[in-house]
Amino acid sequence: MGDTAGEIRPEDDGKPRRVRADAQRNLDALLRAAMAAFATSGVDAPVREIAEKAGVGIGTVYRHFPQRSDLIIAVFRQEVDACADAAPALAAAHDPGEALSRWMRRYLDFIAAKRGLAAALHSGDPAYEVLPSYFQRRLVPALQSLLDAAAAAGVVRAGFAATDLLRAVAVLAAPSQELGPEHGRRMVDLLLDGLRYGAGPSPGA
Amino acid sequence: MGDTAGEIRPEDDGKPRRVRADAQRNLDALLRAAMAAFATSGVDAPVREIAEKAGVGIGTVYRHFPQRSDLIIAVFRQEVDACADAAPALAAAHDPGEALSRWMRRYLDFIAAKRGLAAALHSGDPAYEVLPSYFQRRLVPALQSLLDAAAAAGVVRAGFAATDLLRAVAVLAAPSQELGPEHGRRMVDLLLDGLRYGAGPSPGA
DNA sequence: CACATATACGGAACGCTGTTCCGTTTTTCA
DNA sequence: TGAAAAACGGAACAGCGTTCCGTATATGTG
Repeated sequence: MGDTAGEIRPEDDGKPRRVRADAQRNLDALLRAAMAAFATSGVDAPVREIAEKAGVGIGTVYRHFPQRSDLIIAVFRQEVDACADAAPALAAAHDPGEALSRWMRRYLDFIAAKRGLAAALHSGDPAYEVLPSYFQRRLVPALQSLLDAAAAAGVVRAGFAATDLLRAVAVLAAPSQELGPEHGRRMVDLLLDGLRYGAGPSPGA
Repeated sequence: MGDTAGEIRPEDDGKPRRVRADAQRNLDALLRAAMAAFATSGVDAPVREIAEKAGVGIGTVYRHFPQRSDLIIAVFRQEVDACADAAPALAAAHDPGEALSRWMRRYLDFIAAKRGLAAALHSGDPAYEVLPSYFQRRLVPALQSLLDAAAAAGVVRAGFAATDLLRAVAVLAAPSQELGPEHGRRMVDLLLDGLRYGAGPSPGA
């Protein structure tokens, strides 16, 4: 689903050559290695370390990602996509209320994991300016669909904006670093209970 | 007032020699140069650049500030002190209501200027862990005294915690980067109007 | 006043970054 | 099968924070 930088197929024109197989393979390996490195050592993980993990030279890294920030952005987008794509999957596997609360926890984990990136985000580097809009564009519709389904099922109040909920969880997740991982979960549950408060028991009536 | 790293006088013991005059002079020059450099180029300003601005060798910088973060911290504390010390000065020069609103704007400017540092603060580097507590220790009493005086004069509701107000302004100042400097000022004024809402017109009656 | 020494200074040098460059290798397509 | 296009690898460069140590200087004393 998401337009991750990982998939490049010749939908551009008919004439030019196909993307070389080794190039695609290295790109995938790089994204995997970078994701692992960022999870382990944070976003400050050296490019050389990532290249080595991927079994690739430094030059190859910079061929695919001209700047270090491009690699960070690519990994970020990939994980945003994974989080967004979890919404329809959960909606198909559970009832609307359960799908909503499961996705909220999934989102909370994502936010907690990306804590280190938040610092880079607010560093003023213009390279990261594209991230917030991508974040919104992918995650707002994902949550909104769950929210609407839950409202239609009558387990949640209608008319609540996904944007506000996303922002609230992101803000509430910040102190959960110092206060333990329990705190964030409690706050999310509290928010969901708040949504349930004004809900009517049956949709059609 | 504040225990800035800039003043070192032999209150420790009686025996050892006095602090050398050139050492003190260089320390002052370094703090001034660092403050200017951070204001111009942000907290990422190179140590060498600061040393040059101060007319000093790199070795001298590291003699006074073993780590780059120590220099940042020293400047930060100095500016926190300046902001805190503005409270009694404003209280002496204006009536309680005016003193309070003037200090809030002073504090807003401080927060807006230290935006770049905020990123470093949340980077997880343990060197900066001491800063928030210093921030609280100096600024909370400063604001609380203004708040109490204004409440006693009846221009502001009583019983509002300085901590909450400080945090609120800090959070509200963040979007004011993108929304223009007007935004932060409007939000601060709004907060102050909120404080005025429940106030009684005269203190003794 | 001159001297001895604790103290501070300066900047070359080290190791680590991100990034560039280009000779070499590999893949693709005719 | 063979040329040309594409991608690879890693040495090399510039800039960073930090360390180290020979040199200069301020301080208290004989």
